[in-house]
This record gives sequence, C-alpha cells and structure tokens, in this order.
Amino acid sequence: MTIRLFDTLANEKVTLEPLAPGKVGLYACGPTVYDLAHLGHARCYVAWDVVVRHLRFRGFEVEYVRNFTDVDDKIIRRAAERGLDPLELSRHFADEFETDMKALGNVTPDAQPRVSENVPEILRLVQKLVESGHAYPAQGDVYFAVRSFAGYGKLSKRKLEDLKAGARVEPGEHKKDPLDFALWKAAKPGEIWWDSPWGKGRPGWHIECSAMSARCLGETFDIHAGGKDLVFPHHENEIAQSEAASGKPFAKYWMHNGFVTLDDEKMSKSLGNVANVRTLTEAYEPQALRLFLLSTHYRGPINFSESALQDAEKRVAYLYETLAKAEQRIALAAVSEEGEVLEEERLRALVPAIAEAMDDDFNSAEAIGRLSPYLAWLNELCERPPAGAKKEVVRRTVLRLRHGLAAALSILGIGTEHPQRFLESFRARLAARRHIDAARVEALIRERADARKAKDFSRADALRAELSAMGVEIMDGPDGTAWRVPA
RNA sequence: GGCGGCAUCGCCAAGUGGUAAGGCAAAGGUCUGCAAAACCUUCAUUCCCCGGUUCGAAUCCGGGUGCCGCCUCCA
Repeated sequence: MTIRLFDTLANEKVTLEPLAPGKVGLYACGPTVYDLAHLGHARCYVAWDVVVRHLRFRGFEVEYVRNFTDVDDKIIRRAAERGLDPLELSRHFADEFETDMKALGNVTPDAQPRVSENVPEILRLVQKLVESGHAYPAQGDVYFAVRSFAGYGKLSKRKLEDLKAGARVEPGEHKKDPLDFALWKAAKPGEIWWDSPWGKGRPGWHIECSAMSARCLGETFDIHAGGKDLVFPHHENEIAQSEAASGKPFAKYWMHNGFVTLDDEKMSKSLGNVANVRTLTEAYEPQALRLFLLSTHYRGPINFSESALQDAEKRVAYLYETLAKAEQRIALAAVSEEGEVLEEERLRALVPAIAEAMDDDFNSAEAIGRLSPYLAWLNELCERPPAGAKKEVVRRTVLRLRHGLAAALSILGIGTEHPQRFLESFRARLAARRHIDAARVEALIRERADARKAKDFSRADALRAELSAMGVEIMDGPDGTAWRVPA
C-alpha cells in the first residue's frame, strides 16, 4: 500500500514517505476567527479531515494540528466596531467554528494552538530572524527581508521580478523593499499589544503558523495543508521565515484544496457572496453537505447549488435507509461473522476498493462511486434474498456487508451515525421544512388502515392522495404503514 | 501585463495512453389491492474546436475558442 498525493511544491503527484516511518505530522492553516465559518472553510476542513481519517485507517499515527488565528487586523477592527475585547470576539467565533466542525462530522484535531497563547514562541522566532540578518526592525515593526532568502517563490513558482510589479507599501509601513512583509507590527493606540524588544506590538499574519507548527510538530514536518489562496503569499512566506530561521526544510509536502464557487464565481468576503456553514446546516442535513463536499475531488473547484445539495440529501437518505434495513435484518437473530456467506470474494473486495481509491490522492469522489453497487446489493439481500439461500447465510452476509460498509464509510465520515436515529431526525427536519404535521399524518394513516381493513380501497386511495399532496410518502409493509418525507 | 487551472450524458461528477465509473433526472420492467421504497434494464461509438504524435488519445504535443483563479485580506 502506498499513498500518493499531489504536492504543490513538487507540482506533481508523489508517494507519501513520512519523515518517521508510520507517523505523519499534518498542519492545516486554521481560520481567522472574526466571523462565522463559511462554505470555503467547510470544504477545506472536511478535505483535511478525510486525509487524516484515511491515513489513520491505513495505520499511520497522525498528529493533526489546526490553528486559530485569533489576533489579526480584521479581528481588531471587528471588535472595535462592536466594542468588544478582540480576544473575547475571537474566542466566541472559535467556539462557533468548533460547533460547525462537529456538525460536519470532522474529528477534533490533536492540537488547536492560538496566536494569543504563543506570543513568546513567535517572539523567539522573530528574534532569531533579526539576529541572523533575515529580518530588520523599523520603527517598532519588524520585517522579513525577502531577498535574504534564496528559495523565495519556490512554492508558488514565482520569480521575484514578477512579484515586484504587484508589491506595494501601505501607508505607515517601513519596508526597505516592497516585497518584504511584517513579522511584528507596532501597536497603534488602543490596539491589543504584547511587550517585545521592539516595543509594544503584535504578530504579523504569517509568523504564527511558522511558530506554532514548529512548536507542535517540529521545525520539519510532513504535510502542510490549506486553501489554494494561501499558496501566495501566506505559505510562501511561511517557508521563507521557517527555513531562514532553522536552516532546515519546513514542510515536506504541501496540499492545497480548490475553491468553492457560488454561481461559478469564487466565494469571498470581498465579493459579498458568502454562504456560512451555520445557515446551511440549519437548512440542510449536515451529512448531505459533507457528501456534497466529498463528491468532488478536493483539488478541483466545487460549485455550490441548491440542486446539488438536494441530490446529496437524496443520496444520504438512501444510504441511511439502506443501513437501517441492514440493522433490522441483523437484529432478527444473532449470527456470528464466522461461517458460510454469499459471494465471499465480493465481500472481501469492498473495503480495499474504497481504501485504494483514497490511496490515490484521496479521491473521495471515486470512493463514493465504488460504494454504490454494494448498497444496491445490501438492499437486494434485505428485500429479496436469493431463493435457495439459507436464512443464516443471508443474515451473515448482511452482517459482513454492514461491517465492511462501516469501515469504508468511517474513512469518509459519512453514514457513521446511528441509522434509525438519523432517519428520525432527518424526517423531522424535512417535515418541518414542508410544514408537515406528524400527528395529522399519523391520524390519516390510521384512518386509511381502517378503510383498507374494510376493503374500501377508493377511500384508502383518497387518503393516500391527500398525504401525497402534503408531501408525505407512505409505505405499506407487513408491520403496518410507515411514512417518509422524500428529500 | 505575469503566472496557473478548467472545458466529459439534461444536471452533478470520476477517469491523465489501452478503448467512457458513479449519482440525480428520464423511460420500461419486477414487486404491490393501488402505491411508495427497493431491485433489474435502457440512457455519451463519445469526452469544447482544429491539427499532430502513437498500433492505440478524453488522456500527450501545437494552435484556437470559452470560463475561472492567483499576483491585494481570503480556506
């Protein structure tokens, strides 16, 4: 088993060879917490979550670090607008962020360092860069001298000469060269500050990731991940700072995810077309949102649309209905995993099929595609078991399939909830969306049952039509009539 | 202007040299008192266009067209 991943630095798919065999350190650039998480955050952190899940599934011991940037210009500005302490504001949105991540089914990172709790580390790093001549103080600020680092541009494949055209100096900055960037910013009156050898101030934007990744994972670590928009300048600057300070390679591999677009345009705050995660998870089933995000390869762009999310909801309903059917079947009578099953080879192929799709640059779309025939098979076994097969053999096959699916689905983080409970809450969500009153539905179903018992089928059909008009589908079964709200 | 990406069925979307996954929608069938769900079948001789390389190309090369992104805060 080898894992292949697309490395931005090498600009091609490479084989993952961790620094220490069997162990992977992964640092994902976290959010700047001054507002609710948007769909772009959801896309990105679901992608890295699946990377972590899959590496763990493959037996790697993963140390997953995702920071919070909780000190920054935008936080300071937003806090000032609201008359709040900046750290109070960022703590609030960090909590909200964690709520959203949980709703999306993401695992909690092993460490979530914050800038405000790592200022001493940051200062040590800045100091080191000043002492080694890679950085210089200027009127309370400290800047990194880009031209002092030979490898600058190697990640984003840019030449210094090309960059010069776009570089600029903001009023109030004291750069010697327009390409230089701030490591430390002098505090303006009223701003949050920490003491430093250069006076009161706070960290610049890029330095925190260098300091905190080194602290959590070491000066050299395996994978650094983030959105494509961070390649330049953020990640380019991190490399410059970190490698200039340590003299060692920084991250071995760089992974970047594609953007979320809305109406085929990049979703971004400056365009004002942002969809926040909270609004979406309130309106739609979060598992469907996750399935939608994973149905496209993480490096490509993904366009958000209502219809795509509705398709995902349908598929999620099918998935959980299938799993619930299997659980019911299994619950009928105890059966052990050991013994005769139907189509042993096919059963054995399930987990490898999914895992191998994921080995190839975490191709979740391919993996989801490979799941389909197994779900159809499971439905078939539960509803129409092969005529000649022994009940125990069918049941054992269902059990093995269910366990195989559980393992495969755990890599994706989909279908991992308790099926029956999930379906109940999903139905409640759909019923609420369509203003369906469950008590009334059940009353109509009882009335229809009486009509059917009396063989008054025209009355029964009229009641079905009434339910159908409400948006309710009913299913007659041996144990009575069940109802659902189609997604 | 510099750099980069993308273009695959009505819609979404895998596939980067070996002869087009999967999902949604649609049509037919099985099942059913009738349904729903489920299952089965059908649904791109073709991958934006034009050339080229090759025994063979959606996949590689050249040209064109269209869309998008980065170069400024952004996942």
